[in-house]
This record gives sequence, C-alpha cells and structure tokens, in this order.
Amino acid sequence: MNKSCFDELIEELRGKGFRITTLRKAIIEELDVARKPLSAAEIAELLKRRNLEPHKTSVYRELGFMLEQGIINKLPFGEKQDRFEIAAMDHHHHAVCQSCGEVEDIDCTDDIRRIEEMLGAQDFKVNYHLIEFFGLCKNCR
Amino acid sequence: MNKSCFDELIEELRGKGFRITTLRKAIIEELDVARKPLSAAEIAELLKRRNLEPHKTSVYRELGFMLEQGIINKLPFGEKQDRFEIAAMDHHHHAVCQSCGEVEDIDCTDDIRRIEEMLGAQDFKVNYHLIEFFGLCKNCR
DNA sequence: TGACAAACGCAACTGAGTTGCATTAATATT
DNA sequence: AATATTAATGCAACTCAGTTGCGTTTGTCA
Ligand SMILES: [Mn+2]
Ligand SMILES: [Mn+2]
Ligand SMILES: [Zn+2]
Ligand SMILES: [Zn+2]
Repeated sequence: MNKSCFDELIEELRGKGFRITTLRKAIIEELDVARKPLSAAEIAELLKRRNLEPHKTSVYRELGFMLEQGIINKLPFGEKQDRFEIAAMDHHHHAVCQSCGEVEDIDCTDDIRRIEEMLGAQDFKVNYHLIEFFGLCKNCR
Repeated sequence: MNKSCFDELIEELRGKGFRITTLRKAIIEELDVARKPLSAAEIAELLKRRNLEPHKTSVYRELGFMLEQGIINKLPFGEKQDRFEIAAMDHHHHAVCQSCGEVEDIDCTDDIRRIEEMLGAQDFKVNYHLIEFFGLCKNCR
C-alpha cells in the first residue's frame, strides 16, 4: 500500500512556478486515489462526479503536461485508449483482470533484470520495457 | 532462424475452403519474409513494391481475417498503429531498436514463467501477457 | 463456361487524440 | 484590493488509424 503523494506533487509544481488550477488538482487527486492506470475518458468521468466538466482538450493537455513533468507515466495496455498512472511509486507492472478490470500492481524486478542482463550481453541497451499481464483475478475466475 | 511457413499457411487456408487471392498470398509472404512485426501501413508499402495497391480496407480486413484464423498475432508496441506478426513461431518477445527500428526476437520463457507462477500463487489466472523491450541495438548505440 | 459466395473497392463514418486561436483565471505586482 | 501578466482553458476544426455498409469483382467449383 503506497502512500498518497498529492501534497508532494502539488508542492513540486508550485515550486517550479506552475499554476495550481482546479483541474490540475482534481486530476492529480483522482490518479492518486485510484492508484491504478486510468484512461482519459475514465478521468473525465471521475471529474464529472465532482461537477467538473473540462473540455477533453484540457484533460489531454493536462495529461501531456504531467507526462512532461514526469508526474505520471503513460502505459499502453493494448487497448484503444492510453492509460495513465502516478509515477511516484516504485517501478512495477500490472496484472489486469479482463472481467472486472481490477488492476494488481506486481513487482517482478528481479526476473526482468535477468532478461535485461541477457540483452545487455547481446549489446542491446534497454531504455524501457512494456510488461503487463492479463487474465482473471481471484474474484472473477 | 525460423523457417518459412508460407506454404503450410496457404495449404491450411485452402484446406479450410478459403480462397487464395493475390492479396492474401502477398500479405502472408511479406509477413513471412519480414519475420518481424509490421504495421498495416508498412505492409501496404511493401505491397506497393510488388505493384499491388489494395484499398486500406482490404488490408485491414485481411489482417482481421488472419487474426481470426490464428495465422497472425496483433502486438501493441505502444505506438499509434498496431503491429502484426506471423503466429507460427515459438512464443517469444522483442527487443525493438528505437533508432533503426530493428527488432530482435527474444526468448525469455523461463523468466516469465517464474512471474506467472507467482501470480498463480496469488490466485490470478494469466491468459496472456504483453512483454517488449525498447532501446538501442548494437549497431545504433 | 457459368453460378455463387468470398473477397474487394469505395465512400462515408468513428473515436482517440491534436492544433490554432481567442478567452479566462491563477499568481505576482502595485 | 485593483491591475498586469501569461499559463491554462474552451472551442472548432482537424488528423489519423481503423471500421462499416453496400455494390462490384473474382476465385472456385460444378
Ligand atoms: Mn500500478
Ligand atoms: Mn517476433
Ligand atoms: Zn476480476
Ligand atoms: Zn538499431
């Protein structure tokens, strides 16, 4: 259970001279509370429940901004929409339930390191990797 | 070095009663020769060099058909376009060069199995996984 | 060689994400 | 508190990958 990072992120942005807008706070908070990768449409839906209805352009621009600032990561799950997750947690991957959509964080650093060492030995320099598992969670199987 | 599977695939389709059209043959052959994941646009470009200029609808429909038949797999690399690869090779993953686009097949079955066993122990039943590495190949680093 | 359905081409559409530009609002300054 | 500055926003129009409906062509087989 990773702790909230809302306050730290807000302070980081304020410190860099960026404005703390209603939308910015709300998106960071939703991502922080969700603690799992959300699509732009899912974020928009969550914002609606707070009576915020920003234009989709603003949501995408804010997500783009947060990516630039390294606050979030973009995770392609092989769906049509991209998904976004708070970056301020230890590097990890996911087990995604195809039935209920639940997402479990998984740590497989050691196993991945082994693969990347093998690639390194073949003179391939890994910059990043895409590693996600899909199936059925314990509630849905 | 995996051997060609063009003839087997054509016979399999003929046996199932599907027609062997110019486009169908050409797409299978391009994927078979390329031996790496190709996007629909890349396939269209390769077809042009054979003086075939099918409508993009036909390319997408043919790729859809081949997916249904299990002849190819769709691999989301986190790019805008999907990529497609002949399925008739042993299950594997890729090291993709971000500079020259070269793709190396990699076998990391043992390491992945370890992760999936861990997930199984947590009662998560893995159906499939998405595992690709991105970086610089030995020629580009 | 002709009949038939699978495959094809075309036009129009969809849906996620982007761009240019005018307007609004968060912050700094007075 | 009022004002100036410009980052952030809203809107309309766009892009681009992929899809759909439908009429036409063509591979296969009798
Ligand atoms: Mn996560
Ligand atoms: Mn491959
Ligand atoms: Zn589930
Ligand atoms: Zn390279």
